[in-house]
Amino acid sequence: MNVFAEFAERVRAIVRGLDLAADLTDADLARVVVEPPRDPDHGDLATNAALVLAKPARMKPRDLAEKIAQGLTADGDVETVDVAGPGFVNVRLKSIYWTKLLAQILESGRDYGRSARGAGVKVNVEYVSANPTGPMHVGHCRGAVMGDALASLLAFAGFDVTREYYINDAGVQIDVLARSSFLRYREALGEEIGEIPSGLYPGDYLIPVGKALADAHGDALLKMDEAEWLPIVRDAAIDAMMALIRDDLATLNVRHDVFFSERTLHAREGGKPSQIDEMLEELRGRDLVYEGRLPPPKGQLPEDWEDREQTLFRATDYGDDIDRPLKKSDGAYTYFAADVAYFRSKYLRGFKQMIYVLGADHGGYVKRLEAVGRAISGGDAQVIARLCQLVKLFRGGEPVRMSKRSGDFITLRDVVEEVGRDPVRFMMLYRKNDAPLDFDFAKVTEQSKDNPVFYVQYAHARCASVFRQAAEELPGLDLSQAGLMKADFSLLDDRGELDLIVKMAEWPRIIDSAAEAHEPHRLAFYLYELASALHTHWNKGKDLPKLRFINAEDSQLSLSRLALVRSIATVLASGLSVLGVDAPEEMR
RNA sequence: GCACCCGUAGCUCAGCUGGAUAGAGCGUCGCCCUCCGAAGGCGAAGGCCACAGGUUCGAAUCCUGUCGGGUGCACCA
Repeated sequence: MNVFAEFAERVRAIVRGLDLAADLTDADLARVVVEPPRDPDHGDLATNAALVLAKPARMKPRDLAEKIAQGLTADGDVETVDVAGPGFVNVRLKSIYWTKLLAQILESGRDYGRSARGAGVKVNVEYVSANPTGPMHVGHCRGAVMGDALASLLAFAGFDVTREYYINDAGVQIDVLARSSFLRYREALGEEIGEIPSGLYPGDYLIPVGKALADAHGDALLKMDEAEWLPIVRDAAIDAMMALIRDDLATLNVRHDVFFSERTLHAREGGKPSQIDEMLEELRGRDLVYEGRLPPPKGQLPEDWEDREQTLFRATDYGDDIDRPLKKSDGAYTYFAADVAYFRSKYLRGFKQMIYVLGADHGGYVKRLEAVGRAISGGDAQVIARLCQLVKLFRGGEPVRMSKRSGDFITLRDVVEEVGRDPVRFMMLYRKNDAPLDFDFAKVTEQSKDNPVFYVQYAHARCASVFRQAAEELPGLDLSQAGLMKADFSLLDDRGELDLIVKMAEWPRIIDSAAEAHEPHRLAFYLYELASALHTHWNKGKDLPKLRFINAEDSQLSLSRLALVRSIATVLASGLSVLGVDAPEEMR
């Protein structure tokens, strides 16, 4: 039901039917694109076919364009065709084609735009993956929303999506968390703990963890050695932090299917090798691991740099800048080793695309991840990393300062509670992920045209309002789905009305291209444009009452226009739902 | 020093994977608002797409170099 894809096929069929001097390959034909023309006055559709095929066909672009134009003229859905510029073929479709499309959109409802492009390919989208040592802070918002929306988008585009969170619960910072919690435990038992020592987490959020430990264990843990209580406290603390994080994410409507624990990669249950052990053995078997020395880093040399023999993965064989250590100086596995094993786990679970939504500060990590992907899967699975740039916070134009030292950083929850979930989500997506983003607390809650969140949601509410109005003014009309389907769509002959349908025709195309580029922001921009088109048409009705959706003298015309309004509302709601943003019925 | 990302209107940003006269919002200027929802509407001005080369029918988009901004750079997470 992608109009552009459909006509691209028709154009290819026309070209195949031409008696050309030279044969065209499928690769040539694949370059044929049908898209909306830059200037709507040029028509509804434009194709570059003559331009891309001129050379392989050994023809002049304009001559080939003329032949293609002739073929298109014979198409029953085509109103006019003309050749323009260097050889573009512009097509204007009959309005009946568009009104038929409207009927299809109406019938598909929320499934309109859903695509089979993904063909059920298994995709793993990993996002957030914040350390479980405290609540989410505002810096996590963007990655969380981006990952969540990207996952929804890919699912809508026909991929088999798993949303995953990697819990970094194996490092030393987890022991710090455990010791910090133990302190709070002693506090809960009545001990005066005074100032939290530096090196431990000072946040109040560990107080309940201490209380829970006291409730569960009494003073039993006090009598143990650290080696004994540490695992107990650690498990409790991690569970508590993950519960906290899940709650935080829930306020943003962000969810995951799988929470994958790094510790499970290290675990050697019953004396069996761990998943990292297995990974290392596999890589050794393929001669991808060696003992060797690394050149010292260029530029400023770290103070504690020591030249020593290390266990290294041949990352340079797969495009990385340097071979990467798998073991630390104390013999334990590096974080990177766990990451290799983690990728391997994803691969063994059958995923073909591993998407990593990361903060921009992890940019240096991408090459080694891609190297891991190629090495482990042999090219069978693909690493796709998307980096999210920094978010700068403003309040009424003034930058919001955050002092990390005092620990009073702004949490994700703070932001959501202040401005609401929808503005946070929409604004995080109303920017390309690799562009920095300014987030102004005052602007995103403003109820005006200047605020894109409001503008798009208002468009949906306005549609709903029209229906409320219609029910009052034309009580006899059947406004149900079935009733609207019976409307005479051919009554929609105003150019503005057709333009709205043409705009909706782009939706499936936007879904496919956004999914392919892994760029959910394209949906946000499209929704803004669709909202804008609706508002514009609405405003014409102010000057020209005959264009208004509801016309008390002509219930049949009203019905067909209401069908148009309903389908616009549906596309808006559908798009917003992929982005995880509500589509309100009213905004009074 | 090296790697990655970015550089588009006064400001904040799009630009559909190489197409036509480069778009939107804000700001500025002009006109309009007793009318289905004016928490507005219509219009105008505003550009060497950082710079210099290259690739080709055609480049903001791809390649090389320069300049400017951001991020990262053994073992840590």
